[in-house]
Amino acid sequence: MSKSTPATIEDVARLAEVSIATVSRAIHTPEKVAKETRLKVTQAIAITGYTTNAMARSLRLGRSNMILVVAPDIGDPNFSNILIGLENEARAHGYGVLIGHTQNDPQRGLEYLKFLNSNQAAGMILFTGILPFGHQTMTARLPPSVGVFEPVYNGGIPYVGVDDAAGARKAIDLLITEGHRRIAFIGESRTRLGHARRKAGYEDGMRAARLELDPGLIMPGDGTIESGRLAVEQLFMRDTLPTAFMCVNDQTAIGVMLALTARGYSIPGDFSVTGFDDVPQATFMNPTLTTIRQPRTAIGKQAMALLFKLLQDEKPEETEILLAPDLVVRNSVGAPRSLPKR
Amino acid sequence: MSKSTPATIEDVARLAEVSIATVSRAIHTPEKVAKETRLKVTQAIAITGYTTNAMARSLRLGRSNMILVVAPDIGDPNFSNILIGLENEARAHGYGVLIGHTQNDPQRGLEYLKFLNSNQAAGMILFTGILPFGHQTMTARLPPSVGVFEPVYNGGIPYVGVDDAAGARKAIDLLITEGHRRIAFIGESRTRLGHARRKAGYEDGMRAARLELDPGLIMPGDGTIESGRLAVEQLFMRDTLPTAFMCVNDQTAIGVMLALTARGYSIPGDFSVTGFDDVPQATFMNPTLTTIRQPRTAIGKQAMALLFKLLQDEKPEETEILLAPDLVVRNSVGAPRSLPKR
DNA sequence: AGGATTGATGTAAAGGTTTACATTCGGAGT
DNA sequence: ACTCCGAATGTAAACCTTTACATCAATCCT
Repeated sequence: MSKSTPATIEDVARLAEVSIATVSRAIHTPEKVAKETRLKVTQAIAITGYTTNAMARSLRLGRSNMILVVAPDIGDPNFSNILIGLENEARAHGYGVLIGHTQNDPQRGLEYLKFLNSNQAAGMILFTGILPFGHQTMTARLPPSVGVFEPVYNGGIPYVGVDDAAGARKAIDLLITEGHRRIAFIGESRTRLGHARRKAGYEDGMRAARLELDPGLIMPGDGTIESGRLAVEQLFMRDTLPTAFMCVNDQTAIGVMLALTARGYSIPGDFSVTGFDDVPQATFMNPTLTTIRQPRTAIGKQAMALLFKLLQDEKPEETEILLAPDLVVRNSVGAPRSLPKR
Repeated sequence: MSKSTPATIEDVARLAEVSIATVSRAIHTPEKVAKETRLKVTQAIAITGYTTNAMARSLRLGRSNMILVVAPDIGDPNFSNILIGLENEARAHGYGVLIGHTQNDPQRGLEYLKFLNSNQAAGMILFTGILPFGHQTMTARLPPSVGVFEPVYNGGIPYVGVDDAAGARKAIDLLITEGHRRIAFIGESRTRLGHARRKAGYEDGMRAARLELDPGLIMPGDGTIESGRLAVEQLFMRDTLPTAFMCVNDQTAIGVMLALTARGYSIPGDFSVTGFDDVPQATFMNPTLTTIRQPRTAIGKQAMALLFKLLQDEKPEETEILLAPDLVVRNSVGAPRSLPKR
């Protein structure tokens, strides 16, 4: 009667007075076993407290029932909500979700590659724009995978995310409607595809309004608060200032707002600011941040759904699914004032 | 030559012209195989690209090399840094970390319990004050487990975290030194053990300074921004206001600051505010938040180290490891002013 | 009534690994 | 020269499950 060893299928079979095959069938294909037998098995399972050994099952089946979600930074404010969408959808298919945290370290990434290669996950979701496997990326044999939140730069992996260009366009159109003419774009990036698309939306909007695209108003950045701050400092060393800052994401916008506030300017009185993503913090800024909302839970849900299609060998019809973003108007945008003196 | 099926230990053995036992030994106990044989095996592994099938290994060994980290909310700003400490330490022991996200849903928790019972994880770290398994908690057979960040309410599980009482004492002492006499405590909780300890530190500090403990200045709360806001609203419906708000955590403090700012008060001119945790956002508030820093990475590291002790059957000498917190002085605390009129 | 069909169950192999035990071989000790 | 020992390697069982195939009984059809 010792409970030290978990019950196996054999214990259940003995108790129910059937073979282990019948037990397995009673669990996975109940319609193939007689009703009364099924009942006996069910009771025996309840009594023994049996749970099937996932290791043995996966070994036999050659695939696991886990999906690996790889993220460079768990702390990304966008991550948790996307994860919820991913989890719910996975659960609906009887799969569980594991999270791999690479900390942007290729070494770390390689460990997860090993994890995948040892069959411990059936598929992968990439919450990152780059395959995190360093130089082994090209040769890596990957399971079915889907990129999420940011298009995957290397690897030709299907992607589910927001329509970055369309979202950016909404932001720039708002600023132009408010009367702004000199609008800076903060956070240009060559490597982050999603950010590049946001910049393209900005340029489209400017062109559509026949506004001059001043390269001096396009500042590079990596999407961190610090980069937003830095961009403001650099812009203020020039003569020609913008009246509005369109930022590649909310983090950058927060950095911009902090820098402007630190210099004593008022928002939106002196300058207008927009973000992108609508992270929770956007609500707590002063003023609250006008931004573009990502349908995060929906993105997660659709990405996982796509992954399950791939797992069933269906070739996906489209390689990119773009969801529509919403403009969230708060208090960081107003009409421009004549340029403040430095 | 098809690469469709991953190489097994048998492929390696064939290529190296040895038995599979020797291959296994060359990998796990290299000192037991002759140098030249070892070399042949190493080369064969490189050629075949062999990685050991973790399923089969875990099945044979009866335990996995994964640790499950259960968190109710991945988005908690404290989580990611603790996780880094956990991961680094686990890695040093050759273990990987998986994250289970319960979303505070007992149903979800039960799934992870199943995951554990099917041997898919060797141990568990609980980033939560409550065993997340609903009513099955009492009967659950758990693997070696360690609570982290917040003492585990039910279950008698060892715990690694900050010395909450000592930290709270540092905050209250600072406020008293600045001259405050009427100090509110925001975020009283009966269920969250860590928060209860912080309140105990507050009370100790007040008593030590022979200050009156006014029950009217102790406000309940669940540690969310909203609860901080609410507490301020309720306090302002009374006649007697405090000159300082000592908050149970940073989130609460942020809520308090937002509410005070919204009412037009200045911090720390009209009121002083302290937090606890030192989340990243504390730096971005206006004014920046004076708070107690948690040594998060260290907590993670020590918790995982303790778990490995448990895994090796060593009974832990202490059931609680408390780390020393630091006071971080920023700009939300100043000397009290005579009570503002309402 | 006899053969075919169906439904329910059992038998046994396979999946990849680790490891106790067996085997082999060369050399040391007497 | 014989025994004994240790080092290096091989053989085979075990971990737990799923499932193709075999078996068996009962029912159906003509």
